[in-house]
Amino acid sequence: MNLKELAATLNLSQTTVSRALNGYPEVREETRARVLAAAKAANYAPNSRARRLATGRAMTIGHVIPLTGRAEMVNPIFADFLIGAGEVYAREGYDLLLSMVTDGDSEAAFRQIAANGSVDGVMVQAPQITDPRIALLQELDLPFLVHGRTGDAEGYSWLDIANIRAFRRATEFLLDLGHRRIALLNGQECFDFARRRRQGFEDALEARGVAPLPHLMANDAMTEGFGYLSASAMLDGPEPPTAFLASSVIIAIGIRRACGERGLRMGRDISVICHDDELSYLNNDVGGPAFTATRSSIRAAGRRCAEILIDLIRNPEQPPIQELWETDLTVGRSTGPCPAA
Amino acid sequence: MNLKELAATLNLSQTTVSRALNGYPEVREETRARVLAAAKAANYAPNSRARRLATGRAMTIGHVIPLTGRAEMVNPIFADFLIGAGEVYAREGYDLLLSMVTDGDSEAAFRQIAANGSVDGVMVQAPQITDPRIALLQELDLPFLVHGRTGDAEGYSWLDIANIRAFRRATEFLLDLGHRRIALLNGQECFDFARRRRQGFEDALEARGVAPLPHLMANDAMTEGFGYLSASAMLDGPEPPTAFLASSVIIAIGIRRACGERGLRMGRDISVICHDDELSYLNNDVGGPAFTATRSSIRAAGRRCAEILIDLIRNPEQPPIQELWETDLTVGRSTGPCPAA
DNA sequence: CACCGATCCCAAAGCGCTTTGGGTTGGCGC
DNA sequence: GCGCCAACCCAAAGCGCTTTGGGATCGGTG
Repeated sequence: MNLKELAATLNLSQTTVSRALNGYPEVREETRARVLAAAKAANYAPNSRARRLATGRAMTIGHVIPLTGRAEMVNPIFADFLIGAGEVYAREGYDLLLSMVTDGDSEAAFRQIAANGSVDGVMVQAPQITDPRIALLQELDLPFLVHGRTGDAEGYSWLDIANIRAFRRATEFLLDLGHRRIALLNGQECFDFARRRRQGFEDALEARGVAPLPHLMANDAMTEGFGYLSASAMLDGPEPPTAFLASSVIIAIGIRRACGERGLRMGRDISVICHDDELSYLNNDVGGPAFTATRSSIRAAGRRCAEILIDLIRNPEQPPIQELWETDLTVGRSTGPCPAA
Repeated sequence: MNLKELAATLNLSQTTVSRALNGYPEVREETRARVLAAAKAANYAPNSRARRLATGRAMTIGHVIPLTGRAEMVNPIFADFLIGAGEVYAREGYDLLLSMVTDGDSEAAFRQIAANGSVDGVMVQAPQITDPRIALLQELDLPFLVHGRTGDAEGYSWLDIANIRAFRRATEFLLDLGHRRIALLNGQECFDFARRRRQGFEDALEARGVAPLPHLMANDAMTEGFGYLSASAMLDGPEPPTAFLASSVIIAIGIRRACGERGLRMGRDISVICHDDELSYLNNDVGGPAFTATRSSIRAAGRRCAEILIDLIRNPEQPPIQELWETDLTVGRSTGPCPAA
């Protein structure tokens, strides 16, 4: 069933039927009702391909996920982000186009997307310190929103959390408990967020005159295995840490495993703080907060990012929108005073 | 830049340019080369909206993710599945359209998708015991592939793992170690896979004349919190289990936490087996397999599912394709002989 | 009564591509 | 020289929708 046929059965023109369906005022309410009823009865829905061609709008937003060779670090994070964003897209009538591109083909992918007009805008996640995507998208004149930020963070729209403050605060929390040998298990430092987190960590140490210990700092894809191996090595090595600061709950779970194997009780023998993205399947609050954590809902971020991006698409001429979210600090059972040496 | 303009600069007709670009034989190789060069120089890519309308193919595959109110149980799983499928789609020139629908709107969503022709086929994940989606998609005559299966599993295409055998095998493994009080922490039993897993578990017990203990069986969304809470309650209750069988690594991580808090060492005081989907960020092999586990790569499943679905779309008249994958059993450090009572 | 502005509706022109159904050329066999 | 087949190329007709630019109709006004 297409518009033409539907119009024929109604003895109306395509124009009128189209207008009736799309809520234009030039059609009598009685006629509109008749059209809507017929459309529903015939199970008619306008062909989206035709509509997109005619309107010039794709009504689609692209999420381009770079698959970095060895580990898809965004993986656990991006699922919840996607769900949040997807809720908003659905509500606003946008489709979500997901592209996986192997790292390096990223530029070609964006050019392709821009040239063939399959999306109205794109979401950029996990920007790296020097990230060519932003300049490229500006050049291509494609609306985009960055989750995170990088460079001077000016001239484009982004939503980010206050990583530096979050990690400074977390570090101070540990310092206040008397910890001095604090380990940082961070995400890969090619990413802007990881750099900021380290900076927050180092700022706090420096403010208290505590020297950061290179052998207690590691960064890599935020997997459970990374947390486990790094924590194991540090705990078994010389000058083991009395506390850990981790960039993700997943890393913290690896740390917990390493501690468990060594008979160390979290919150007593060893302290752990992590950043909690509030992943749905790793809820930190069940049974009272397990980890002391800085937290910010990644799903809420996804929702808000989607809203902003849609706004950007609808009003292309507005100035950049930038939002910085503060994190909460939840005190859980994983931290305690530094045991006397 | 569009086809018309490109054709004009080349002094060729749109027809010829289109054919040259799409690899049709009616055009001289020299001409084709000239066209390709010009297209590249002008950074031309055919407008996908127009192409889709003209060809009648959407070149898009839909993944419809139901958001069940309280917990998006597929969440941790579906991300890796998506990545696997996405790789194949990208390779084959298909786009991936992701729809989040709140449970219950599912039927309307499928009807909409079918009527407006935005996808050529859909992927169905996590089928429930009685799942209306399959009959609906058959009625709508939309190609689809089910990851998992349900009902009589006939008349439609699916790819599934041998859940019954996997869980029977895992249970036997524990029985062979002398365990008799084995707990099952399963996914929600509205899902077919969870029912099959329980059946495998019960089959193994029955074959050895061991009665299943209702107070040692629980099922819910497969979160860390569920694993933690259930395991805690069982361990603190009467007749505590000596071993756990869990439907997901994530549940097992919760069990590990509960054990850790109680000073129970996995593999010695308590045994844990789980099913491992080989989630990228929860690699069980780092530092030697932590959990004894039945395993099957969810990402590989995503890849294969995508291949099958594309095959189904390209050859609609073929008989259903059905694949059953066996799982591996990896012995890790989380299991050991049942401690003497 | 002529005129005018609302109100309701329509025919037809795109949107940018693919594809049908030829047309033109040149070379070859007879 | 004629006919015929390849090899190349083209004009134009869609694909199914939106949107432009009017054309009727009708009640109210001066």
